[in-house]
Amino acid sequence: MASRVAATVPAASPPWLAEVRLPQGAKGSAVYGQLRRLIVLGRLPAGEPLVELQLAAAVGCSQGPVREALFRLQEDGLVQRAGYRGTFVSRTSSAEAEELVALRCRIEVQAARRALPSLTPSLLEDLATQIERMEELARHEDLYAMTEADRTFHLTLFREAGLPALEPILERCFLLIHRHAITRPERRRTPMEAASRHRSILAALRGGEEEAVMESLRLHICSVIDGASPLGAGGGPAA
Amino acid sequence: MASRVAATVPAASPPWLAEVRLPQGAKGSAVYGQLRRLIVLGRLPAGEPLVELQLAAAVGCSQGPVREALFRLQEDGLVQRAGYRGTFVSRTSSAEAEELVALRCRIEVQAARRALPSLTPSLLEDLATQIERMEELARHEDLYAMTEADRTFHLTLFREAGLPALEPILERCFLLIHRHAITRPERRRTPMEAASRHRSILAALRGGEEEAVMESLRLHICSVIDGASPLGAGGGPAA
DNA sequence: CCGATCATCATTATTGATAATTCATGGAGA
DNA sequence: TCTCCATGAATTATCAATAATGATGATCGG
Repeated sequence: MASRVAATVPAASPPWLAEVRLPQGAKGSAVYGQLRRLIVLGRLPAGEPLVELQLAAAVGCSQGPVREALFRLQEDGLVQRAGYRGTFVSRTSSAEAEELVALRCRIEVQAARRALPSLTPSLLEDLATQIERMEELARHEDLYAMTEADRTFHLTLFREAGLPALEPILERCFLLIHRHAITRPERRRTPMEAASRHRSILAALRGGEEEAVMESLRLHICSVIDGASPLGAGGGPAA
Repeated sequence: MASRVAATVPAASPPWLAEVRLPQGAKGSAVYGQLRRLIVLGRLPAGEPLVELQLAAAVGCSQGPVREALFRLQEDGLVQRAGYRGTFVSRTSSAEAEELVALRCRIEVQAARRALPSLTPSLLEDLATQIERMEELARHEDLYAMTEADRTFHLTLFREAGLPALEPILERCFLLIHRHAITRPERRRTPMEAASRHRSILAALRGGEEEAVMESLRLHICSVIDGASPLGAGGGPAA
């Protein structure tokens, strides 16, 4: 966005200009982001009721944006809305989490294969930068920011495949998997371990060998949840 | 101010606008259903702009429900909303359709495996009834109603698996696949053929053999799209 | 003639107020 | 005591109107 502003304002473009624009008019997305964060982190327990007007008062906006945010959360699978009865934080199950991991694995591995021929050095550099950012966040133990950085990394690679219709599905998988991993941290890996897995993916991408890329992705994705097997037992159309 | 509304509605009303008129009652979901139908059937071509106030005027409700419907359509991947710039019918690609078929296959096959132990005779009868309904619709050549009946059939089976978090993903796959199949009917099977495939699924379910069930599901699902071979050309996580 | 600046317009985003729906509670009657 | 119905509170759903935003084309200075 900054580039387009710079294009339309060729005159001065003072550096402070970017900071002037604050959350004006983005109330809806802000509410959505905050609620999503609280749910993924487990601060809002499953079954918790979310009242539209109550949230609106708390946030300082009207019912409309809150309503919109709750709707998006429902599409994410994080809340359930029941007619005129109310909105509640949804419940999770390990079985679903495992299946979601398998789906995510399938989507990302296929996307990586499609993206492999069109990878550019600049993209690889971009990915490397994101890994560094992730490690930085890992040092600060900012769990939620890490999940976002992780999502960004994987989405950056995924987008190269040119399958935009699958992106919302993948995002959904990210959200629910991360939520499950955070709220049930039975034997989770350390954040730094996760970052190192990304490095091996990047190395495989640099190498350019299809099999190595797919295998590193599989390993990394399945490592998020304990129960998920790397083989994706009995799944796809592949006989 | 009616004059202001009239001023904002372009004089050139698209030909499909008359079809969004709906009976009465629950406006919000009705608008969503109508628009979804028109898009899946291809009456609304890709790239077509959808203006909230224009739709509201055509349907006879306010902007809110229409807005909500457009949001749901975006989550379904049928439209794209761009900031303050407008809403447009999304575009499809065969590559995405093939990948969606693979995903759907994976989800349903896994779900069927989970559901197999808990199948009841009444559920099987229910499925049989739905097949008959589908054949009835096939005789009337009501394509969209058939897609809905097909969805109902598969969802009925899927729900037995007890993986509610995956249901929206599956619905998404249904919608986009059906849309692609209808709007690009290059070498589609006849509706009756599709119904017979369901019969073979039901027979396999009655038999209770896991492999037979999974295989019949695979065949049926992959037959929806031409490009998707049962072998998973460019397909499965299995290399 | 070309590019930057500005006004205009179509459109979405938000607001405040009102209607519709559901659920629980309490009281009347058998 | 138990059942059933009215009633009220709580909540979502809808509406009409206003504000904010980004694109488009006109205007003005080089």
